[in-house]
Amino acid sequence: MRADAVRNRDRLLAAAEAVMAERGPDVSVADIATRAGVAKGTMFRHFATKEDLVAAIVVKHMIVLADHARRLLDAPDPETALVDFLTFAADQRQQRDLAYLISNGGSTEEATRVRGEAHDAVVALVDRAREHGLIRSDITGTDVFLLACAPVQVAENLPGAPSDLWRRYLAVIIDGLLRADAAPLPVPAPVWR
Amino acid sequence: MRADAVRNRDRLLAAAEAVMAERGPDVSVADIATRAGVAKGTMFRHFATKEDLVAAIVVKHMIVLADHARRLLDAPDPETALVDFLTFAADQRQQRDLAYLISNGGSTEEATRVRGEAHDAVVALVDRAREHGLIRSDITGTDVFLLACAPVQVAENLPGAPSDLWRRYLAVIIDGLLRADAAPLPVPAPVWR
Amino acid sequence: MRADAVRNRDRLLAAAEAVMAERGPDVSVADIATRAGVAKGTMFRHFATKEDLVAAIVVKHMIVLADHARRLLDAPDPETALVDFLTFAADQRQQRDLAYLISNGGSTEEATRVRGEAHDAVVALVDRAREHGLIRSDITGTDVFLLACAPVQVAENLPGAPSDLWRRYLAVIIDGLLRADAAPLPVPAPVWR
Amino acid sequence: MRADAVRNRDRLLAAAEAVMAERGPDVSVADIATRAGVAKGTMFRHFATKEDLVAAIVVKHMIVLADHARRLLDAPDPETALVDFLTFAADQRQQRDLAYLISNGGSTEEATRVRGEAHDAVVALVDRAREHGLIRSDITGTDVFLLACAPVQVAENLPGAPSDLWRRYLAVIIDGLLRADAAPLPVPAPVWR
DNA sequence: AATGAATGAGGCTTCATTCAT
DNA sequence: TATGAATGAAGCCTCATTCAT
Repeated sequence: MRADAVRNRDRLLAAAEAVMAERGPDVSVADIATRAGVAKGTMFRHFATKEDLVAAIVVKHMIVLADHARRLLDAPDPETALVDFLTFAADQRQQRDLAYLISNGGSTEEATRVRGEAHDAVVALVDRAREHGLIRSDITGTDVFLLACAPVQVAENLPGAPSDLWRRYLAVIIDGLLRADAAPLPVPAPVWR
Repeated sequence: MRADAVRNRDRLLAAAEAVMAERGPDVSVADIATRAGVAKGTMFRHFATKEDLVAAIVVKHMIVLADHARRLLDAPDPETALVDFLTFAADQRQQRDLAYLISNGGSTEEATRVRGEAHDAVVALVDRAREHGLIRSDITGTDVFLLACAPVQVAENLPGAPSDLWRRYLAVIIDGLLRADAAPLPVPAPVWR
Repeated sequence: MRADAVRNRDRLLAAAEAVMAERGPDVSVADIATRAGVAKGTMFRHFATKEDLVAAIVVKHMIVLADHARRLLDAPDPETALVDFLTFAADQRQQRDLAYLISNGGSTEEATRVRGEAHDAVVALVDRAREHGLIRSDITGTDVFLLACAPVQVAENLPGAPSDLWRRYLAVIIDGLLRADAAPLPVPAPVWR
Repeated sequence: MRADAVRNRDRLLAAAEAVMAERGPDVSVADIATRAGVAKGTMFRHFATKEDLVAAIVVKHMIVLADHARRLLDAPDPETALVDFLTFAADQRQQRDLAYLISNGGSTEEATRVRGEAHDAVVALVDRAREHGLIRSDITGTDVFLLACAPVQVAENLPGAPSDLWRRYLAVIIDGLLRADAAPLPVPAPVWR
C-alpha cells in the first residue's frame, strides 16, 4: 500500500472518530470525508461500506484494549490490574466502541477475532482476581467485559455531563465487584457466544 | 377523544416501543405505522412529529416511574424502597434501547417536566436512604437516576442475552451503592438540568 | 336548505376569502375550516372539492361584477362608465378573482356562464365607448376584460406594496385606452372562447 | 466544474422553466428532474432547495435583463430605448407564470441583488426619458419595472392566446406612459425594497 | 488512484378526500 | 347532519453507494 494511501486511511479513521464524537453516530459519509480532506469516492476505496469504516475504528481501539489487558496479566497486584483495565477501557471513549463492537459490530471476520481476544484477556484477568479472593466468586470475565461498558453509558445518559463523570460510576461498580463476601448473584452468568 | 382514536394512539405507542426494541431507535415511521396497523398519516394526527412520538413514550414511562417512586417514599424500610425502585425501573426498561430513548429522546416540554418529576422523586428516595446511613454519603439522587439505566444497558450489550440478565448487574450496582463506609467518589456529583 | 346550512356555507366562503387574502392561494382546507369554525367534513358537504369552494368564491364576486357592469350601461357618460367599471373591478381584490376565473376556473358550468355574462357586459360597455369615439378604435371588449386584471397583478409584483398601489397602474392603462387617435394595435384582437 | 455537470445544471434550469411555463409554478421537483432527464438527487446537488432553483431562474433572467437595460442607456433616443426595454422584457417572459416567478420567487441574496441591479438600470433609463420630457413626469423607474410584467401577465389570463398577444397590451401601456402632459398619478409612487 | 457527479431508494411530513362515529 | 379520525398519494429532501471523468 502506497504511503499516501496509508495516510488517507488514517485520516479517514481519525476524521470519523472526531465527527462521530462531536455529533453522534449518525453522521454522513460526506461529513466524514470532508473532515478528512478527501473525496467521498476515496472513502469507498478504503472502506467498502460505511459500516466497514466504523468497524475499523472499533477494531483499532479493541486491539489496543486487548493488548493492555494482556499486559496487565503480568502486573503484581491482580486487584489493581482489574481496576486499571476498567479505567483504561472507560477512558478515551473506548467503552462506547466496546459496546458497539460487542452488540453490533459482529459482521467482519476481523471484528469477531479481535473481540474474542479482548474477551479472553478479560476472562484471564478476572480469573486471576477471583483466585486471589479479591472479587465476588460468581462474577465471570464475561460479566466484567459487559460491565466495562457501563460507566460511560451511564454518564452519557446526562446530556452536557462533564467528560469525566464516568469515574463516579466506575467507582460504584468496582466497589460492587470487589466484594468476595457478597451474596450470590441472581440468574446464571451469560455464556460468551 | 373518540374510542377508536384512543385505541390507535395506544397502538402506535406500543408499536413504536416494540419495533424500536427490536431494531433500535432508528426505525422508520412507516415501519411503526405498519406494526400498529394504521396508515402513516394516522401517526401524524396523533403525534405531530416522530420526535413527539418518542417523547410520548418517554412521558408514559416516566409517569409510571415517578408514581412508583413517590409511593415508595412511604415504604417502611428506606433500603428496601431504593432496591425496589431500581428493580422496578430496570424491569420497566427491559427492552433494547429504551434506556437510550428515555434519556436522550424527548425534548418536549412535557417530557422534560415529567422526567424532572421522576428525578425529584428519586432524589427524595435517596435522601431518605442517606439520612438513615444506608448508602454512600456522597451519592446523590441524580447519580441513582442515571445509574438506574445501567443494568439494562449492560445486558443489552450482549446480543441474545436472556431477558433477565440485568438482574445480575443490578445486584452488582446495588452492592456498590449500599456502602455507607465506602471511599468518597471521585469528581463532583453532576447537577441536574 | 336549512338556515344553519346556509350560514355555514357563507362562513366557509368568507373564511376562505380571508385566509387566502392573508396567506396566498395555497392555504389548506383545514385552515379554512378552522377559520370558518366548522369541521373539515362539513366543508366537503357544502363543496365537493376544494376547487369548487374557490370557484364559488369567484362566481360570487363575478356576479357582483357583471351586475355592476350591466348597471353602468345606463350611465350617462360612457367614458366615466368605463373608468368606473375598471375601478370597481380592481377594488376589493376582485381582479385577482377575475384573473383566476378566466384562466383557471373554467370547469364548473356555473363559472362558465357567469364568466360569459361578465364578459358580454364589458363588451357592451366598450362598444358604447367606441361608438362615442372615446377609445382606441381597435380595442375590443375582450381586450378590456383581460386588461382589467392588470393593475392589481402589477401591484402584487411588489411585495409589501400599499394596498391601493393599483390605482397608479389603472390610471396608466386608462390613459392608454382612452386615445381614439392612437396608432393601430399590433397583432389581431383575441377571440373570446 | 465538470462539463457534464454544467450541462445538467443548464438542463435543469431549462426544464424547470419549461415545465413551470406549461403547468404553473407548483410543479414537483420530480417532474422537473424527469423533464431534464436526470435523477431527482441530481437536482439537489445543483440546487440545495427547490426555492434555490427558482431563484437561479430568476437570476439568469435578471442578469440578461439588467445587461440589456444598461446597454440601452447609451442608445441615441431615450424613448426608443424605453420601448425597446419593455419589449425585450416582455419577450423574455413569454412563458406562462414566469412573471410570477420573477417577482415572487427568489429570496436568495443573489436573486435580491441581481433584481436590484436590474431595477436600478431601469430607474436610470426612466430618469433619462423623464429628463427629455418624453414620459409622464411622476412615473418612476420602479413603476416601469413593475409594469414590465403586465403585458405578459394580461395575455396569460386568456388560455390558448396566441403567443404574441402581449404586444397589444404592451402598446396600450406604452401609450399610457409616454404622455408627458398626462394628469398626475394618484397615490404616491412605491419605494423599492 | 482520486474526484465528485449521478443515482435512486427511503425518510419525514402535508393534505385533499373518505368514512366511521 | 356534523364531526374529526383515517387514509394514502405526493412532496421535498438526505444519503450511501456507483461510476464517468
